[in-house]
Amino acid sequence: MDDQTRMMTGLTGLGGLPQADVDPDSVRKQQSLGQPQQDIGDILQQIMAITDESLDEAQARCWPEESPAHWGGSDDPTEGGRAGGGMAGGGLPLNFQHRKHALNCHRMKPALFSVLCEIKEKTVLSIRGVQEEDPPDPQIMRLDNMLLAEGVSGPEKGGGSAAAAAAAAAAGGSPTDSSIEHSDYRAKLAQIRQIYHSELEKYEQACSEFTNHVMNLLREQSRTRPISPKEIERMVAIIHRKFSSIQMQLKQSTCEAVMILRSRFLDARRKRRNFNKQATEVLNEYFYSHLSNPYPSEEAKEELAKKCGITVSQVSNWFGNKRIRYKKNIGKFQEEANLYAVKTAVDAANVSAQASQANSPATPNSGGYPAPCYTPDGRL
DNA sequence: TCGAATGATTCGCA
DNA sequence: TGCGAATCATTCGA
Repeated sequence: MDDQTRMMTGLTGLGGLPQADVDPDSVRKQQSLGQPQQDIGDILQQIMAITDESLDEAQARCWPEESPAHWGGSDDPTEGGRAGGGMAGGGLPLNFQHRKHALNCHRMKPALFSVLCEIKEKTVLSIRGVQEEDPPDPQIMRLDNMLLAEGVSGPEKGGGSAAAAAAAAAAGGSPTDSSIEHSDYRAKLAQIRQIYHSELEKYEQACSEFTNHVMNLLREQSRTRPISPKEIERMVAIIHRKFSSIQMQLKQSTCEAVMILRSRFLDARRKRRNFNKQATEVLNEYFYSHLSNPYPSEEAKEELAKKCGITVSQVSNWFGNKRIRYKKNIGKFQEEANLYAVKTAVDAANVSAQASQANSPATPNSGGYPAPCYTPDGRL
C-alpha cells in the first residue's frame, strides 16, 4: 500500500480536528449548523490559513520533520517527536504544525483530494489525453521486424546463421563454398547483436530507475497536492515514450550496422558462381519439357528453387536468360532440346511403368503435349 | 589469354 | 509486376 492510500484509508473514522484547534466558535457552529457544513467551512478556513504561506516554503520547512508514521492516520498532533515545545521542525510554529496535521487528518480531506483530482483529470488530462493513444509507430515496427528477421533481436536461434545461410544460398554456392564468409558474417552479426542487447539493457535499466525516481517524487508530492494514480501513470507513459525514442535511435543505428554488414556480404555474393550441374539439369529439364510455355508459375519456381538449392529470383533470372538466349539461337540449343525431350520421355515412361501400368499415360510436359522434338533448323 | 558461357542487373514496355 | 532485351561481370575451358 502506498503512502497516499495508507493516508486515505488510515484517516477514515477519525474524529476530525484535534482539540487544540477546536475553538468555541466552531463548537457553537457545530451545534447550530449541520455537521457537513461545519466540516466544509472548517476545512476551507484551514486551507486559507495555510495558503498564506507558499507551498514551497511550507514544504521546505516541513519535509525534514515528516515521517511516514506521522501521516499514517494518528490523530495525536504531538506524534512524531514534536511534543513538548512551542517550536518544532526548524522553528516552525507549533500552531502551523497543528493546522497542517489537522488538515491532513481531517475526515473530509480524502473527499476534497478526490474532487481536486477529478478536476485535474477533466482539465489537464482532457488536453493531453489525445496524445496518449498513439498507434504503434510504423517506423519502430519496421525496425523491430528487420532486427527480428536479421536475428539481432528476439531469441537467439541461429538467426544470424540462418540469414547468412540464406545469403549463401542466394549466392548459388554450396554451404562449404561460402563457409568463410558465412562464419565471418555470423561473427560480426553476433557482435552487433551483443552490443545491441547490452545497450538495450542499459536503456531499460535507466528507464526503470528514472521511472521509479519520478514515481517516488510524485508520491511524495501527492501529500501536498492532488496527484491521482492516473496522473502518475500518465507521467510514467511519458517517460516510457521518451525512452522508446532513444531506443528507436539504437534500433536505427543497429539496422544501419546490419545493412552495412549485409551489403559487404552481398558484395561478396556478386562474385558469380555457376549453378551446379544437377541444378542446371533440373532447370533445363523443366524448360524443355515446357517449351510450349516456358513460364513457370510461382509455385513451380519455388519448387525448382528448392530442388536446385537456389532462390526463386535466381530461377526467374535463369528462365529469363534461357528464354531470350534460346529464342536468339534456337539452332544452337537444338541438340540440348532433343536430349532433354528424350530424357523427359524416358523418365515419364519409367514413372508410367512403375504406376502399375496405369491406363492414363503420363505426359512429359505439363500441357499434356509430347516433349518437343526439333529439327536442326529449329522447327518442330 | 581469349572467347564463349552464364548469372545478375538495368531499363523500357504493356 | 512480369517480361524481353541489352548489357555487365564473372567463370570456365581451350
